[in-house]
Amino acid sequence: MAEVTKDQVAEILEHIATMLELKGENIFKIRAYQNAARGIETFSGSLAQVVGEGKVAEIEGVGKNIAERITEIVLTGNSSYYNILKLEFPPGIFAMFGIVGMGPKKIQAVWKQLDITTVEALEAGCKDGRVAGLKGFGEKTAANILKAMEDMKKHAGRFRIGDVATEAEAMREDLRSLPEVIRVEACGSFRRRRETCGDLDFLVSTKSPESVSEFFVKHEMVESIMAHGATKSSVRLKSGIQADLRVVTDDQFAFALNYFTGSKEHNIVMRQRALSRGWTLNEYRLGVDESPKVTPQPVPEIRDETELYRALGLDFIEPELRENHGEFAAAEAHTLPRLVELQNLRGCFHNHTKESDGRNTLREMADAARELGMDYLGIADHSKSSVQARGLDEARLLAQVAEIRALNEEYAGEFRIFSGSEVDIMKDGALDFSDEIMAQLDYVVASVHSSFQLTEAEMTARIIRAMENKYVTMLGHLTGRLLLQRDAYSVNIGAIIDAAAATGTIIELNANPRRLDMDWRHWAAAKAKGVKTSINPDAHHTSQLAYVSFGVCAARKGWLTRDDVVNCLPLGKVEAALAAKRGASKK
DNA sequence: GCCGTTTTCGGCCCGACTGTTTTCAGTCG
Repeated sequence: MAEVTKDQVAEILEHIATMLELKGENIFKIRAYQNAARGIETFSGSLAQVVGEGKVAEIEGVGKNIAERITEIVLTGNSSYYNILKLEFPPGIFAMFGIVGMGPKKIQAVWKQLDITTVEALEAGCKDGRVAGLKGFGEKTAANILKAMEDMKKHAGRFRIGDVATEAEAMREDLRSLPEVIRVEACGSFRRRRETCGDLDFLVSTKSPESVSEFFVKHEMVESIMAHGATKSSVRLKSGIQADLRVVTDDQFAFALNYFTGSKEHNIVMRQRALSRGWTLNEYRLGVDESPKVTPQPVPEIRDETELYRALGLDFIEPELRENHGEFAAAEAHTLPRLVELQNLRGCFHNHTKESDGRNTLREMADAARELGMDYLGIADHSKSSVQARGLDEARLLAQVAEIRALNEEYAGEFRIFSGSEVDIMKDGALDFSDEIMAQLDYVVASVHSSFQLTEAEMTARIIRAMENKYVTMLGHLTGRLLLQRDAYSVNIGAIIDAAAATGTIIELNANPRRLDMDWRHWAAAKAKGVKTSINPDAHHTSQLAYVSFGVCAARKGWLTRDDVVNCLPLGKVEAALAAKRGASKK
């Protein structure tokens, strides 16, 4: 039996909470299951181990009862409580939660009173007037449900950060340009630089809330207005993403900025820290708790986030780290890392040219890199097995190496192209080029482009075998995921990280916003084992070299510093990082 | 259902908007 992951356990607990909501259970019992799910998600140890030691209840938010449920899930892969609970509900009912405006109470109403148990039946019920006739519903509610269903079909799910960043930054700058606006920021998951965003949250401080809200809902990027109040408005932008605007006074801005940046999990800890000092924290202020459990200290004056964190005994926490993944302990101990920044990058590897499936020539790519201020550029076109990408065979590869040498002569040391290849990892872990060929390159990126359906054990062994080759400098897009499109293939990431540490192989952070692979959640573990990364744009066009900025965001979310990133090294030093594995290996 | 430097009982984050009401429930973030 495959090992049950934390995410799977958390998902079952969340689903139990949802069902308890539908049953109209005690809200705090529901919250207990949700808290336990969060506790499992952020728990850093091994579930199998705590189950074995009978210490499940030591996980935050997990008590005696839920510990029993978790133990059963981990041991059997199943929960009898969950299974019995599920029998009480028609299976189609849960999809209704995806409709904006439909919560547990409304779903229960249409189910119990109209026997509506699917999204399709709900649509029919809205159209024939039955839904509007229910107590607490009305014509407007029925129409809104129909509209929300349409939106759901049209804009299912989330948006990649790369697809909304331009729009978010344009709106932020347009708001900033208003004379009545004092401070402005795009908050939420966008400010935390998550790989995908469900919506955009704009925050503004001003003395004229109405005029700013008016400007926002009438902006040319707005497709439709969903809500429009004095301090809170919601719109659908033309790209399809929902955008919210909150308007506050300037003395509220720091609190609102913190609150709306989140994450929710981060905010909960912030509030708890305030309470433990006899204060309450909300999106508007830090105030004295009405019924404090400790003797309250005087409330300090706070103008920005740095002062807010300081008041709560913390160093400033960068937005990317606000996921309750250990940032509080580090901020308290003054051990937060100085995160890598875009301007630390001196070049990048893993880029394509027209020779394989890129759009530009070697020279055009090099010129574009120089314009971005890079000191070097690594080329890694596909190898011969990637026929679909016009992969290079040995002869074409060696011709490219010669062309790169000639170009480097021209640059006379002021800029350098490194010759590499994105070599396919074959099904059995063999490489698409021989050692003799790879030895003539400056570096090799090894990637999986085929046979995605292997079992986790087979895929892991395949990749590790490739990493054991001393010419494999770095591993390309580790999991093969395409965000919102294709899931990662099965691979034991922990084992790959261990192998990277053992063999001295760099793990790429593929910065293409469709990939962002390896995922930011794994970098802390890799860093702890001394594994280095290279932030690579996987550019197929000169314009895509700028993707490195998304990679830097992911690296920052993974707590990485410039020392963890080989392409922060300047020319003269980066060569040694590329050659280290070849030199160290006796093979 | 979880949790506890006064607690093993009595709390658990809470404010804005919408629609259906005529003072509030439901939903969302």
